[in-house]
Amino acid sequence: MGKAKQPLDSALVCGHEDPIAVRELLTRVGDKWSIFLILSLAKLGGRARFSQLDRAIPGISQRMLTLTLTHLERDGLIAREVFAEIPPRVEYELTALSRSLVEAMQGLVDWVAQNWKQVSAARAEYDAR
Amino acid sequence: MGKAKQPLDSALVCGHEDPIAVRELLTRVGDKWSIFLILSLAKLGGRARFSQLDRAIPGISQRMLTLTLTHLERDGLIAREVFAEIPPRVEYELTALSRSLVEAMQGLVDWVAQNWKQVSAARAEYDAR
DNA sequence: CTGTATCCTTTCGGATACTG
DNA sequence: CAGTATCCGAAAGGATACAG
Repeated sequence: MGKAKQPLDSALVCGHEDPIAVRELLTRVGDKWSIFLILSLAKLGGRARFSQLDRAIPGISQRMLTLTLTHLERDGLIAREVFAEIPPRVEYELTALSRSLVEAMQGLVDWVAQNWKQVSAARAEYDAR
Repeated sequence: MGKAKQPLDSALVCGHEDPIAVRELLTRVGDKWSIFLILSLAKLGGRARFSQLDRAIPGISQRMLTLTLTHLERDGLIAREVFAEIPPRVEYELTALSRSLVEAMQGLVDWVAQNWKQVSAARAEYDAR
């Protein structure tokens, strides 16, 4: 094979392969609503319905919830299942692909949770000058 | 104090402490230009000048480079040093705070680098229906 | 070289009202 | 319950010209 597994060079993202596709996907997986959605779903056991997600993600509008779900489904990150009941029930589930993404997203969120106060302080100091 | 170190619960982000500040910071550190900037800087040894960064980040406009640098400096994630020379020289450096962020950002970028083709395929299939 | 300033188009995203 | 449709203001961001 000649080439072992990718060294995970960030140059792969910053200039090779398909910079535009990669950049666009990064805006998707770096988006706050996508992150909260995926992580909330993970926290809810990997599967939940619309209203559960709505309640689990503070501040999200119905519109953004719907839109984000649609995008993530299109990207293969969420599977959607509709039950023919009244009242309607729809369940969303993480896919194998998104399960592999959870850890990376969690890493970013953890950093924010640990460091946002420091950043706030830095901003206050900057603004004071 | 009385309070030991935070358990890193993602609920901390999704609903407690200061949801708005946390959400806003997440959009900052999840932003593609912030990510490329921090990671490029890391790849360049943690310190680089304006033009180097411009070249290292394909597709970024001068405006976005300047803006992102300003934001990151304000957030305490980048230190800026100006040299009184002609022609002007300005160097940017990662801070202790941003160095702790590199790994988390890299995790997200690595995921994208590894999985973007799968996502592309999922999109194609979705659009075909 | 390292920016700033301005213009202008595109996209984001909340509010609200309506539907099967 | 789980959406869709529409409106509209706000923000993102490229292009371009200019400046210290």
